[in-house]
Order: sequence, then structure tokens, then C-alpha cells
Amino acid sequence: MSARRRYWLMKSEPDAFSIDDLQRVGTEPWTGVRNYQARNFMRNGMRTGDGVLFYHSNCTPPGIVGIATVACEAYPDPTQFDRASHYFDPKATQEEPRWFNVDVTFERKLSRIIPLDEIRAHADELGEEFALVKRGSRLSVLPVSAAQWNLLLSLE
DNA sequence: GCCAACGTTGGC
DNA sequence: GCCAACGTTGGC
Repeated sequence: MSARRRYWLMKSEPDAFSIDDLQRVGTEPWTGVRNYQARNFMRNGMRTGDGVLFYHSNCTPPGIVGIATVACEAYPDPTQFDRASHYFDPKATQEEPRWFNVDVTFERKLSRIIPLDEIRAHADELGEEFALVKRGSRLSVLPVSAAQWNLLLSLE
């Protein structure tokens, strides 16, 4: 019995890591997530092969710029153990890691950016609970339903 | 660069 | 367990 493919949206600041960077490297460990809700989505929800909408945040304009796939199940984020890392967490131990990450593989760039304001214009169809268009939501990893996935990509 | 919204921390 | 202070996110 095979599990159904799930869909996600992952935010990245293009100054730090853009869709072009992902295209260049092919596969990237999605380290540095330090929010429990986002961690739980990666650790408990993501399966190899899941679809990812790659979103550029903190830029002009913010929006969905590409598609990636989840390359493996979550494993302990190595940056939490690295004293030299910005993401070092003194409370994390090898026995009890706090933070997890998946690897993400480039699939394709969209033919154009789907900007946030255009996504917002479809808030009714996307639903109140869609974290991307929820006021004040800062979640950097969030689930996307099949219907939302199809609607968003139909805007391309 | 500003700042609203939100999550986390830690004193009590 | 409350909640003020603080840090971060991310649109603008």
C-alpha cells in the first residue's frame, strides 16, 4: 500500500538561498528551521517524493517561483550541533536532537513568478486556514492540499 | 528601514 | 503557569 503524495510550501529568502541556487546544486539539505510547527511538518509529515512549492520571501515581489520534491525523510539537522553555526542550539544533544530537516531536490522553475498579491486574490478558494494568506502568519514550512496545489499552479 | 504579528524565554 | 521582554519574520 503506497501512501498518497503530499504537498508543501517552503519559504526561502532569495538573498540567502534562491530557486536558482537550488537549480545549481540540485539537492539541498533544508537546515536552519527553528520553529516547532515547521519542524513537525518536516519530521512527521514529509515523505520522499512529496511536492514542494518553492516560495521567495522578504523580496520584491514575494511569491512562488518553482517546484521541488522532498528527497528523503527528515533527519537531525546537523547545524544544531555545530558551535560555529548561526543555527547552533546549546540545548540540543545527539541523543535528543531538537531540530530536523529534509533534503529538497530541484524540479523546475515556474515560467513566471506567482506573486503573493495574486495568491491573495484567490484567498476564498484557497481557504481561511491556508497559512500563506493568513494575516500575520510567518510559518516557513506549511502543508498544501492537492486542491490548493492545483489551483496555485493553474495560475502559472 | 519600519514595524506588526507572532513565538520563545525566563523571572516570579 | 502567567506574562513582560525580547527576538524574529516578512510584507511593505
